[in-house]
Amino acid sequence: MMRSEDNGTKAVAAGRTVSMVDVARLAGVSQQTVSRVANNMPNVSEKTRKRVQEAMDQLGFRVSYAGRSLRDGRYHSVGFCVNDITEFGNLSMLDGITAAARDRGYAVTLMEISKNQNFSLEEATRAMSALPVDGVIFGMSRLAPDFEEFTPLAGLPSVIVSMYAHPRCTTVDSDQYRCALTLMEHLFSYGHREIRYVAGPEFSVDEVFRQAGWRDALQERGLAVVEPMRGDWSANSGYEAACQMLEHDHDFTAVFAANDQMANGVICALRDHGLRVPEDVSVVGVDDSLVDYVPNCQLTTVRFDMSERGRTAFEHAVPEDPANNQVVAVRIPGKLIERGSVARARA
Amino acid sequence: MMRSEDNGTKAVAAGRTVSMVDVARLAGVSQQTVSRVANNMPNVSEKTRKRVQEAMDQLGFRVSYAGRSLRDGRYHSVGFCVNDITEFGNLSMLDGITAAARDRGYAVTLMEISKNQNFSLEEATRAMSALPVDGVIFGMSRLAPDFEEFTPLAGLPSVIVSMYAHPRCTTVDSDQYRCALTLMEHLFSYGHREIRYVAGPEFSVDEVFRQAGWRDALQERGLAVVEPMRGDWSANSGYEAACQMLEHDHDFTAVFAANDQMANGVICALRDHGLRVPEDVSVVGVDDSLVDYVPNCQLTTVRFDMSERGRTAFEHAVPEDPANNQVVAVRIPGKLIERGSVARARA
DNA sequence: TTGAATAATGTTAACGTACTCATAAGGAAT
DNA sequence: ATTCCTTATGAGTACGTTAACATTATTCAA
Repeated sequence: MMRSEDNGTKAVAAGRTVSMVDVARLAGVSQQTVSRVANNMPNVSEKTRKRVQEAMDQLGFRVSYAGRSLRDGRYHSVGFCVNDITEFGNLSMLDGITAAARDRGYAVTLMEISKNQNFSLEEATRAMSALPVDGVIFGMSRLAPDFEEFTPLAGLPSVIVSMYAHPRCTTVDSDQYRCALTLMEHLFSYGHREIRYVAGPEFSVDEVFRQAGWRDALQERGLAVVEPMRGDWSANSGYEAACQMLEHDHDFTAVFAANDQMANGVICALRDHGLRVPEDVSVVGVDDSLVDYVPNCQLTTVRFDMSERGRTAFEHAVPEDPANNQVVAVRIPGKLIERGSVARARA
Repeated sequence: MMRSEDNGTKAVAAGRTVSMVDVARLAGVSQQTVSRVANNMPNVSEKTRKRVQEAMDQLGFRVSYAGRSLRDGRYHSVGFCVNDITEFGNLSMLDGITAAARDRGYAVTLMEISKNQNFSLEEATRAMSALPVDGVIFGMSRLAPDFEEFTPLAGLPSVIVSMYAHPRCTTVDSDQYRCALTLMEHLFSYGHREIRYVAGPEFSVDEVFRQAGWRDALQERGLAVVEPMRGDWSANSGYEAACQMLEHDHDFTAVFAANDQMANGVICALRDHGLRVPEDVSVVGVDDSLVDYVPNCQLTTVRFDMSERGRTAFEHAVPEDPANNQVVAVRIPGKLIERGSVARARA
């Protein structure tokens, strides 16, 4: 099929998109004037504006993202790089990022790399830098092997979602350590001294910091630290962990599960063993993820404002305020949600 | 700060990115040769390749997405447009899309528009067409007001996630209607005749089709259709619905909840009213979303292969096989997951 | 030693946009 | 009428890339 150049009113040949030059030819103006109309610039007469608008509609013109980006060096999009987008943390993060992006007229470019495996930040950076993004957020539920050596690419503002601070890169995270301390304080205030922990999977950074909070709180008070059972975040694994625990340990008055799903499993296991919650044993979790799934949810937990976490990460990855260009470590505190799963410790 | 042009080894001025020309100057080759190295083309001597590579590393070069896209007219990215990314359907969809995208070396460009409100497809198309995407998937949990009139933009392959077929646009969805029929068949086979439905929110298209399946199945057999209670997808709303139902209706032997979360609420409500599940009342749901949240999950449900749905949508939005350019309506069947919440109907 | 074939490298053009600057047209003030 | 300003429009350019084509260097056989 030949391109028809003879007549401006003819449709443009297949395979090429409609450019401003095509519109200009049809409207009988310069390409620059089309640009002005497309961007709602002033200094275009009404008559001309209308004519150009009609030509645009007739040809189905839309500005080329590539052309515009090449011209002004920015993409108006933020990158989000994750192992696995279905993980609770990444997902809730995504929600906040997209909300912040929408408010600023940005899109979100998402990339999932190497599911079920750690990724190196270097590899991730290389992949992301080939994408149309002005800044990047790395959502890392696992610790990157090259975390310490990593240096962000010049010209590509980067934010790592991580509890570990980084000397050369801004980090943002919900405060996984402090949330554990908060829960422990809460349990202490109800007289609990024998508090067990049900751990999440080893590879998870969140798990590491939640456990550290539990451990430090006990040790600071000189209380017994019983090595925890480990689950995989699922309710079933929490159930199993509690059952195993009960085989040889009946001294505890409270259980701190590393997330709500496992906490729910713990509660069910305790009840199946004839123990009442909270009268006999108190249980707490983290995330506040149960309410939509379990009716009349009674679990005391910590909720993180995910929207805020996403917004914060966004604002540092694509700073509007130049002050946000500096390397900082932002830790966003969670909020204790008191429900009915904590009572005074039995004597 | 002035740009320093005098010496190829000097770093490039701030504000400009490092281009192939910069690399070429430093390596003492043509810009085209840099391009060849960057793209791993053959016909470059080892010596040259190495020299160019070093220059690239030294300057921190990375190919410009804008330049490349402008040049070859494609973005290698697929757009995903949703009301609210946190909705179960959109989320599970996203998982499949990102997986498919990764396999083909594509990124996913996500855009959330007008949370909590219907969006018109025209508006959505306009927004998406300004983004770096080769094709678009519209994830619509609500029906667009201009669904019928809509015509996809030429040159922007579009896929709507919808149970309603469209004359000019490919639609892909899990078969929400058939899943209901499947569940009803299952209940019928266990001797159930009085089957109630707990509905999801009115605005949801999924709800409409699931309810239609329930209704048609009953009517086809001439069985009683008791107008359903309506929930909002949450477990609590399912609990409430079941409680209200039990105030004036004790004739049913089975409850079909529009999703698993509500089904869980229904089960709890029944038990709180002294009814056994499944001995007295059978309960089924849809989505298979409970397993991670509830230990020892016994709910019989229908599971959709979300990954497949995402893959299918992706393949039609960014067709590799030209045969997929045609307008089709793909409905992906769910799979019955039999657990312990269905038993023979009591006499 | 020449010629032909092959490999390596360079040159040019085009993709679509928006900035800068130049020009033209229209009024208003002198 | 001339000057000066304002407003509308156009011309030229640069952004970074790759395909197509053109050129030069190298190898090998006759």
